[in-house]
Amino acid sequence: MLVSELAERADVPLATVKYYLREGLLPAGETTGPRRAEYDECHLRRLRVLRMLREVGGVSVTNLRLVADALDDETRSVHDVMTLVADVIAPGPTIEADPESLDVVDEVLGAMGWDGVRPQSMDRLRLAALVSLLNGPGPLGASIEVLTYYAGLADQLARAEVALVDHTVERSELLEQMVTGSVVYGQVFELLRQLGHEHHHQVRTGAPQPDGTVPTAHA
Amino acid sequence: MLVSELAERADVPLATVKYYLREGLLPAGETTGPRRAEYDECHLRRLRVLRMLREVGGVSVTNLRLVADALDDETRSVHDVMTLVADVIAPGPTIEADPESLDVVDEVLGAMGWDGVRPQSMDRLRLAALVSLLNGPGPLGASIEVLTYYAGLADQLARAEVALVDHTVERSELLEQMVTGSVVYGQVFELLRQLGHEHHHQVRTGAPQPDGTVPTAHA
DNA sequence: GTTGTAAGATAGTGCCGGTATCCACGTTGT
DNA sequence: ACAACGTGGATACCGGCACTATCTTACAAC
Repeated sequence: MLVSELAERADVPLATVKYYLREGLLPAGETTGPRRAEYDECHLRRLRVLRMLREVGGVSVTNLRLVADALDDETRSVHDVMTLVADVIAPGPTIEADPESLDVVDEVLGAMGWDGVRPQSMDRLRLAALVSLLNGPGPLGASIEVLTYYAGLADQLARAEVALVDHTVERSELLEQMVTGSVVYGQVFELLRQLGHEHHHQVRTGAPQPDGTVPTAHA
Repeated sequence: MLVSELAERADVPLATVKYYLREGLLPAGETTGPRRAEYDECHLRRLRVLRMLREVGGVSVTNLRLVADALDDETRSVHDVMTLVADVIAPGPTIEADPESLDVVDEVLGAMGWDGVRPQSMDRLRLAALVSLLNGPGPLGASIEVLTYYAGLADQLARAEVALVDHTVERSELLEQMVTGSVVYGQVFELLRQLGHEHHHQVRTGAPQPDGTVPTAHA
């Protein structure tokens, strides 16, 4: 297929596809002539993955390139690629965490038996940064207990998700499945959590009118 | 305290505080003279909340203003404010969802007994949009079963979080606690989920060398 | 009084994710 | 054969966003 068809099939503006090609996010098509290039299903799938990460996950174009490079590097193991992707799609900028919070995080990791986590994992560092934020001047705190409770639920979810992955398909397809699944199901869960808040908080603070209006009194 | 002190105490550049004042995110201080205004702890707490939402939650300044307005509107109930905030801090742009996906979502909500969710809840609509994305051309699908599994875990989390909130404090403090808690604990959970992936996926695909290197073979 | 700094307003900056335009040429319909 | 269209490829441009810098005026503390 030609670029324009690729763009149309992925429902992405042609100019954007060209931009992605320029930026090296998308491998160039097979040139069939001086002003002609052919793209295949691989490109289409890749493009869809990139758009998912960008639109749902909010991943920056710079980081998308890193992801694309990792996906294309056949010398990396699947797990290796996944850790790299996890580092790169982690929200927020790189921040440093104080050692005290890192200790808290490591204690939680230890309690869960999560010894497969790399010490340099971005998620570990970011979590520590959040913990120190929580334990800072604000009204909230992050105790080992509540963190471990959270980790327990996260463990169930992560287990289930890892088990759900179809490991029979080949590398590239598997990776695409895992990468997109990771970001979109992350958001699915977050939305469900918010919906849960909405329901349970409503139940707790007394039911509003059935027509959907809300009492004006405070709680 | 004066603006400069406010800025310093919240660890925010003075120029940014002025910007927030300009944008109406932060109520003006009490004017004690033509070129003098006094700020108090309320302003400081508000500023901290805003920075949390912005830096951790990635909430845009426009939406921050909506949040601030809702927090200041004393005629709104706590629950009312929280739903508004939930709508506004939901990630991604407003999108339309096809009725079919909405039905899927509603079925899940029904299965959970979450009848406290407003039909116009942003989260409900966004979730439907995600579901239609998942059931689109990509390799992933969103069955009622897995969504309900997710919702079950989300329910546990949401219950616990609602129960954890300290309902004895007064309105403004309560709201600040809930708003910030919602966004930062959301992220805490997401990070833990990713860490869980890292561990469980590593366990599943065979342990790499203990020195942290990874085998070069694919899985 | 002098000096330092506050408040308030206005204009400018840097980045990011595209978007638009242009060109030279191959493909295609007739 | 020939003209019109659309292609790959390159370069320049744009709009939004979150700040940031500067400038003016005036008061407060010494």
